[in-house]
Amino acid sequence: MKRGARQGGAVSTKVAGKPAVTIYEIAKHVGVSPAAVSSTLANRHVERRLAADTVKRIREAAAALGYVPNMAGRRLRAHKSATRQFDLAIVTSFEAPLPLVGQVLRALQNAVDIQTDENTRYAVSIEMFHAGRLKEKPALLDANRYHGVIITNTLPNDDAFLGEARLPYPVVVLGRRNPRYCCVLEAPDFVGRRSAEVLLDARCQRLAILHGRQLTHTTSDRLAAFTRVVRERTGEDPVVIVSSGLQPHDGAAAVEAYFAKGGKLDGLFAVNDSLAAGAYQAIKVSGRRIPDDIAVVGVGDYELAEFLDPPLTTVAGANDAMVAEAIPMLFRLLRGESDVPTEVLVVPPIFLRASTQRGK
Amino acid sequence: MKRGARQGGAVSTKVAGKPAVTIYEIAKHVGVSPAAVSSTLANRHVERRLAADTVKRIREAAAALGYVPNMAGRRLRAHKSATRQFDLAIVTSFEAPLPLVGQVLRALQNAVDIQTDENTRYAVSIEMFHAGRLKEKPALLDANRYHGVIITNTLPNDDAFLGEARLPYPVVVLGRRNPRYCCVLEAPDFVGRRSAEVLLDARCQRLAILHGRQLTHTTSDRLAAFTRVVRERTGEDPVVIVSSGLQPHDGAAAVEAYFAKGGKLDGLFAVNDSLAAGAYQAIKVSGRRIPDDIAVVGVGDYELAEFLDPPLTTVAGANDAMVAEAIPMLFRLLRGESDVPTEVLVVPPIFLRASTQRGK
DNA sequence: TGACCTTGCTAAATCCATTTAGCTACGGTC
DNA sequence: GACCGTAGCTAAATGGATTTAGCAAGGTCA
Repeated sequence: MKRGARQGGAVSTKVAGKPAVTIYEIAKHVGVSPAAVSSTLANRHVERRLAADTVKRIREAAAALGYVPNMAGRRLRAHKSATRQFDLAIVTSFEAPLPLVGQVLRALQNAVDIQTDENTRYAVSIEMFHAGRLKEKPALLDANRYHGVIITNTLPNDDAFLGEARLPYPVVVLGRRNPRYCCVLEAPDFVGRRSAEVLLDARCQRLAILHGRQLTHTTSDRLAAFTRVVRERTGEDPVVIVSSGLQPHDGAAAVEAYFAKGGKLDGLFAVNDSLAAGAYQAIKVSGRRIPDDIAVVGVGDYELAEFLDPPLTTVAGANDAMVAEAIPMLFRLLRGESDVPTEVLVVPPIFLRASTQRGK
Repeated sequence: MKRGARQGGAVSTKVAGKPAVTIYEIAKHVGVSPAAVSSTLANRHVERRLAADTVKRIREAAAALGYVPNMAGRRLRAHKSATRQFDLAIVTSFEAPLPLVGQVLRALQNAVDIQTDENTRYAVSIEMFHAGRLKEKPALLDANRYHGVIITNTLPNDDAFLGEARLPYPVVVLGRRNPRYCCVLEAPDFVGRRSAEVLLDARCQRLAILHGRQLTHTTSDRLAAFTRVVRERTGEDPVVIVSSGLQPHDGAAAVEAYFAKGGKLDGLFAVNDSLAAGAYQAIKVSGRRIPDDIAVVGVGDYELAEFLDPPLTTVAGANDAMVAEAIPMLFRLLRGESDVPTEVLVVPPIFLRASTQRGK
């Protein structure tokens, strides 16, 4: 009765390397024609007048042999020649903040819904990889899965893989520059620079930046620009607080640890909103007030930013805008247009909220 | 230069009803064999020693005719007969809270990663529908797309459609009961009852429930049980506050409107965490304190619940547990096991946090 | 002149499932 | 005995792309 006891077992129990079971094999096994097997497995046995006993034997053989239908074969046959089917995918890392992925997914689904008609159909998939290990997804190199993909949340490792690999279908890369593909990214420096400016304008003196251990192209750009501007304007480098992950509790733990060892700060830039939410908690628990003791800037990738207490000032959150650029771009590539720009820069909006509004 | 001007245009410019362009058509057009076209389009023209001029003509014809490769054909041919490919999908509504979808997606991807080996491959798709309009996705009835799906976030309309339609592949339904399929759901009544109890134990007297206009099976169960328990224990019905959507700002607007017309309450149950976050804001803006003036219970479907101020008490959030049940179930169905339970009830955990901890 | 190579291309088999047209055997009717 | 109907099944074509084996024409070398 142990629930989930079979969780780890593979679906198929066949021995490695054995050719997959097809309806022909089942047919041979039972002693009927493939037509009979097909009819049975498609639940057409009644109208095709197959004997009940035959149906039963076919079903048993299919189960016994571990038959797995080949969808490619089915679809090829079922294909109406007047419809074009496009298979699209969003390729993203597991570790990515969900809202980002969700935005892309919803926007793509919307675009696809609009374009779907009786002659054109779309399917949208998600391909997830573990951050930095995109190359362990060799299936991406197959030309037989997708008509086009949007790739996002890659780490430098992954970018390198993409640069060498040259995927055999249209690709739009979101959030980083890659010379081999069409890219949509934040205007470089903007987020880091403006975050620094917002905090400095609030007359913060000891600035800190909070980021996760793994830096994507985007977050490392934010880090660099922030650091540069702070150095220029204050003569000092900002404190760098590194969290082990990107979840709120990671941010909370990192800031708490910083306080614990006597660290000081009065202005914090968190490279994404989950971390900012965690930082909020650590700051409050330590008895400090936001924004009077510590002003905080986040990144607008979380719809809840506005509902934190106090509402979080966000710079960036250009994701909406990036997605809005990326999706038409993908369709243009699919259409085979030749004048698709290879790089689009998006300037993120800024929302000034209470977390940086300090009484003079 | 207007960007996105072509956003609405279909990818293919062909006239409706024309059969799709195949490599045979291109071949005829150019005056070569399909083999030459295939080689060119697969970028194998060098090793196949095609003349540069031929390649160029083929490429031009393909572009001119608007060729869209048929992935079913490609995959059928490319198929290694020793590998079994499983195509799985998560079917969910657009309107669903993203974290729920993300949980299912990640858990499924994890399961799939474990099971992937050289003989077994998986693809995970997302199919989105507009809440209540699942029947507008007739492709779900095709037997040629998925080996199995997990369906979640349906409205009663959608459940009715599913009940009649009988999808031709294994299905696990998440969060509601449907006699035709295997279902995993919250233990009925539990969430509504426990939320009421938590608030009543905090000595709240005027209870309210906040939910979106559209009730899913799950949320209407929560509403009903909450109402019943409140009525039993206080002799009065709880106030029902209805928000137009499920986003935080919808919750904020609804609660604000309730206050505006003089409404009172000292205990609030929000049927999901986004709404609770919005309610927090409206409550604070109105000058009331949480939990002393108003205690709040949410639903643990948002990782940020713990990081709201004050941390939000959550009942439910059984999603993790439901997903943990549903996924092995799907694999058992795929394997053709016959003793798969048709209904699994999950008892959600409860996290008591500051939002219901009232100084006596 | 013949053996051999290279270039540039094609014919045909193949992947798997589905469906249409049609066959056989049997029973019943007139 | 001719004819029809039906139950129960099969042969073969089909969908689109890829690849292997191999052909034809022209050149090189001895």
